[in-house]
Amino acid sequence: MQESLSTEQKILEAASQVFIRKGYDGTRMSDIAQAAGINKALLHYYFRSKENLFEKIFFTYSSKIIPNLDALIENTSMSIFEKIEKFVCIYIDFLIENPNIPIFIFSEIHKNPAILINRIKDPQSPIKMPNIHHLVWQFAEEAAKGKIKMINPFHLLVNIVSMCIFPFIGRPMMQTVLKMSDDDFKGFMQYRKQEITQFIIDAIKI
Amino acid sequence: MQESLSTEQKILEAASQVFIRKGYDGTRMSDIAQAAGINKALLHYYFRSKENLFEKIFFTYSSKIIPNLDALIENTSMSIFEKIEKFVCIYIDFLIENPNIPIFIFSEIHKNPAILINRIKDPQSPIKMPNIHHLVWQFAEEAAKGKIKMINPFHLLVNIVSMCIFPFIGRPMMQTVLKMSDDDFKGFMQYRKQEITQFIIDAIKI
DNA sequence: GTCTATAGCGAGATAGAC
DNA sequence: GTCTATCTCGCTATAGAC
Repeated sequence: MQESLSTEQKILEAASQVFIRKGYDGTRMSDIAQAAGINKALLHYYFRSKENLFEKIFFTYSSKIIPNLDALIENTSMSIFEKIEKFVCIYIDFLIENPNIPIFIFSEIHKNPAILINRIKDPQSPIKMPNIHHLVWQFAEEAAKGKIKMINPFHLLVNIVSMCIFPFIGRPMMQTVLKMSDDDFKGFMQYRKQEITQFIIDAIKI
Repeated sequence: MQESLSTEQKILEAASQVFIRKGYDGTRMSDIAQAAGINKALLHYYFRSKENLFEKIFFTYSSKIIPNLDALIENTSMSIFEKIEKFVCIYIDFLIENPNIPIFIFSEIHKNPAILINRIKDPQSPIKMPNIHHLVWQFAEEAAKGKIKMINPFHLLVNIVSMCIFPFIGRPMMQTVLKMSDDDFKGFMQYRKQEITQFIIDAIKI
């Protein structure tokens, strides 16, 4: 924690770490205060309540779990294969840097789905669906041209996202059972970028 | 809750529902008591503490997340393609009946990895790895025969498991964003069994 | 075995000095 | 803005009657 950060920034930084690690229910305001190097009263001075502070953190990270890929998706000069390769690479690199965000976000949504419903109605919702129609359209077009197999585009999307995210959800179990260090896991995921890309291409090419 | 169940069974049934829905930290003993139709004191009479009751539930369900597939894996009369098809079918059918177990188990392990470490050292550990060596050997053999592509067997396993489990982790988000009912989601996963099987076969066949 | 009543503690939130 | 002290409530756990 750098001394130069504003108190508000120190709190947000500390709260992110603790909430992501322990979840909303498992987090104590005193843990956050300690991690930020201040005391409990100051948390309430800046953020009024635990719930309010949590929402700030949750909405920051829930917007990151669906990264902004509009530029990639709408690019007209890349083939479908290049787009898939780029997507896998960008997304896994992001998750290697932020490995605990997926389990945190999905777990909180599971415990309290309303937190999502409220925000989707909100016009300022940070949960933006990327321009899927454009992608679906491109899949259909390339299939019509005979360049890829006819495949349900939505299942294909779910397949790609699943293979990228799930290893991070199951990471603690995998590392424990297979005695992998954190560096082992990083290496596994680095290598996996090529592995997945090849797997998907083999699955859809004619 | 049937009147004919023993009190202990009623408690375990109620505790499963509440713990899986709310997690350890989010669960109150009074919620469980109410769901079981009894009062708090009786919970402690039967299970002594919240932690003790939780461990019973956790270890029951953590053993189910890696289903017993030894018979399938060790079957010598089935091709690799048939085994994959069977595996996907059995596993997704199980998850359709128990859609919230994965997020519950992975979330609790994330918050407290020690709960796993302690049990793996335990010889009576319910977390049994299936006989992966046999499967890896079969992959290598079929690849050598030229029946499937040379592919890293461990990544292939992770791919298969990811595509089966992840939709259940992301289910609340997917259902909310795409306005899917519970029945819509079930139908989606039923159809997905064939979709995934075909995808994997296309990816690995020569 | 099952209940009511309550002990005891921990956590979120606030008051008020500096 | 930042701190110490404290209020208040809710939760786990136990005591003890039936």
